Amino acid sequence: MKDSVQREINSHLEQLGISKKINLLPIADHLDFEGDFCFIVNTIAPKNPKQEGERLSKEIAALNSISDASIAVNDTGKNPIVYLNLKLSDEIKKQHYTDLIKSTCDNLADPKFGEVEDNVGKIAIVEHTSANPISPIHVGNLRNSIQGDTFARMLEKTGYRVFRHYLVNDGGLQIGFTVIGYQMLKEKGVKPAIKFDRWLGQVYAIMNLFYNSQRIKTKFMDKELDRDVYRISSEDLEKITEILESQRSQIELEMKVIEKQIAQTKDKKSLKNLKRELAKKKRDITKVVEESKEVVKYYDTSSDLSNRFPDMYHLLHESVKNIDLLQMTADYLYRYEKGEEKEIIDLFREMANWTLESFKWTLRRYGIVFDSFDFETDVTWSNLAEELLVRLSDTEECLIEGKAVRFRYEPKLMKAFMRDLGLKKSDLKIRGNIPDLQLSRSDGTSLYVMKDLAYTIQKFERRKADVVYNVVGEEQALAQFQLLPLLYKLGYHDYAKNLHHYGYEKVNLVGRTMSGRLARYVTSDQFYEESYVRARMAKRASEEARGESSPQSDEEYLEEEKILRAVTLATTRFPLIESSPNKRIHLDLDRELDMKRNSGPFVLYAHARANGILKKIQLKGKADFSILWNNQEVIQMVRHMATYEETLRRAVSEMDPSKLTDWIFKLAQLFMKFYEKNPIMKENDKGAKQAKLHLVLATKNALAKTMETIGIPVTERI
RNA sequence: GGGCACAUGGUGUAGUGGAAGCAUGGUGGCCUUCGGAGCCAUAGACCGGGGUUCGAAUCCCUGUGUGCCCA
Repeated sequence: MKDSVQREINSHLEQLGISKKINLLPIADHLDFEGDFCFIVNTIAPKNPKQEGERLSKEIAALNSISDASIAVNDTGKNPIVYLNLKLSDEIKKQHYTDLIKSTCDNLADPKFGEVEDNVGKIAIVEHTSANPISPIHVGNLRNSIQGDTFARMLEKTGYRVFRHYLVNDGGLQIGFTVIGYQMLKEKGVKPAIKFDRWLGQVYAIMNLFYNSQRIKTKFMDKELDRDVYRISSEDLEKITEILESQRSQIELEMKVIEKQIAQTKDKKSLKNLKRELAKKKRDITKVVEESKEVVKYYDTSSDLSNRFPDMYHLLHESVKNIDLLQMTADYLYRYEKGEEKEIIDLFREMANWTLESFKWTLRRYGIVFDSFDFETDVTWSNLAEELLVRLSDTEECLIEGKAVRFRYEPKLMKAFMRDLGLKKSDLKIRGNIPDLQLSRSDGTSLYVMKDLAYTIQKFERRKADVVYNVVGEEQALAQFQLLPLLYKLGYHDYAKNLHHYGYEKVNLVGRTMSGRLARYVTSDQFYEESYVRARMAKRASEEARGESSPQSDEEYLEEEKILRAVTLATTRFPLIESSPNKRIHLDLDRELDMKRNSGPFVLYAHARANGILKKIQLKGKADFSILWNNQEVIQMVRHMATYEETLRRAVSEMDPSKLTDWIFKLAQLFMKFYEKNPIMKENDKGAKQAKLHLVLATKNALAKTMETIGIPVTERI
């Protein structure tokens, strides 16, 4: 409709001797002006828009398809902006909207609604969650899981076959000392009396304390500290603080000397050197300050953990006394990485697998499952990282110092990279200077990035994937980006082009601090359970208000269980995807768990209402859509409905599920308004009644399908 | 030192160069209900300074604040 009117106006303007073309803009619903489209007169007459607008309004009002044309002036800026508002003739509108309502109803009521087939036959991998398997998945991790899972579901709706991968970090330092704690408890016959991940979270926190206490204390060994290296006593704290304090004043003295020199020096070169030195001293001071903060931190941690988990603390303390934990951790990690001793491998894998079982259980309740858990050590054992390192070492971008290899992102490389991949500068995530990347240590062992690179290539090859999305925190943006030119340099142009970093910002919990070190966090299990309980309270309260009885029979309980699960998923999943991923979330549990303030349950409620209508009134007989052509609520709804495919595509290409949640929420909202203003039962005209019912059916189906797409089941009742 | 984000009513957010939306809270209404977890009305906002443009919340430069990454 818009196109044909636009063509008509443009050709008329040409007859009037105006060669510039205009673009019609829709008039926003919130404006109370009665009209359909407008264009801005300034585009064709920037100098005298008011006069020209008045002249044109008469000319254009005479056109067949236009029933009215009038100008509106916005005078708030430097220059007035003149809008020419157009009202289309009723016949044209009636024809157009009748068709639109009918086709939209048909489209949305289709059982296959929600699917666009852009990527049929293609394969996508979404790697998400990948939390360290040493403590429970907390609410901070959960944003990753839910973003990743929702995005995977959206990719499926565009036709992709999607595989969900979890990268298991099973060889890091933290795993090293945790595994030792695990082994010691196992030898003593201790069995977890709580869910394994929570139990291991405590083991991790305590072993982390011991490890760091030893690390800190051995550094100050000659200073007559308490014999027990796994305990920082208050005397230790005092002594160490004193030492660090004197270090600090020493550096400050040195800084003053340099500052004096700077004041006296005029030579540019030595001035530059002095300033650099000064900056270095400043960094040294920050280091010392951080060190002393760390000592205090572990001193506090020690009393906190021994008070909260006295039994485990003492058991582990007794065991750890007999060993050198720093040494043993390094030893265990080395042996595991080598992958030759069955006993060590079994120990590490057993602990990881138990934790992953806990994670599976947790995430399953949120509707999240994985196709594959990929262990980092498997990548190590494949030796691909070493091969890649050798291949990269030969390139001109690599700077080799002994056995250490450094990769430099030179302008020449980046130009070739963009040219061969067909990228513009604005496509790059990092547009400024890219710092060098260390690929291997001075002893020749490859660094983490090489494993990451190897793993990326394995992902593409194993699944023959067309595209890979890594759901990883935004703080990793640089590291993720640095992989791309490496892939390019190795000749994997397609992989470099189709590896995407799906970034997201952190979650803060209002009023609670989360700390793995202290084994203090709101776990995803707690979040789910608290939501569930609140959902039940809300449901019981509303039943009471309506004078209904709570469930009596088994069937009724099962039915209620289904509803509560849907509501719980709505209250937990919705808030974590409803704002764009690059916004930090300050999650306020009281707010999110309050049904009235959370958009998720609102959508469920809208769906249940639509369902209620369809249960009461039969969909039967001929529908007359033409009666609804000037029904404001209907037109708003239908216009919104028609934007679904565009919205899904944008949500996928911009890696932002909130585009879709926004669409769903708006649809529910528009439906509620329609529902209030258009009583269906009391509708006298049979054709109109059926047409409205069709609209209700379309809404119900669209809500159900799109909620499914974001991982939330809907129910008939709520 | 370099880089990546973010900044919009009290609070949380949408916004694709074209008339600043939504939610929540505030205030005032609406239940002889196709399920009130709802609807209606109302007040309330683009971090500062430049630039590009007929027109900037949006693009460019710059400053400030917040979070983070690299060295």
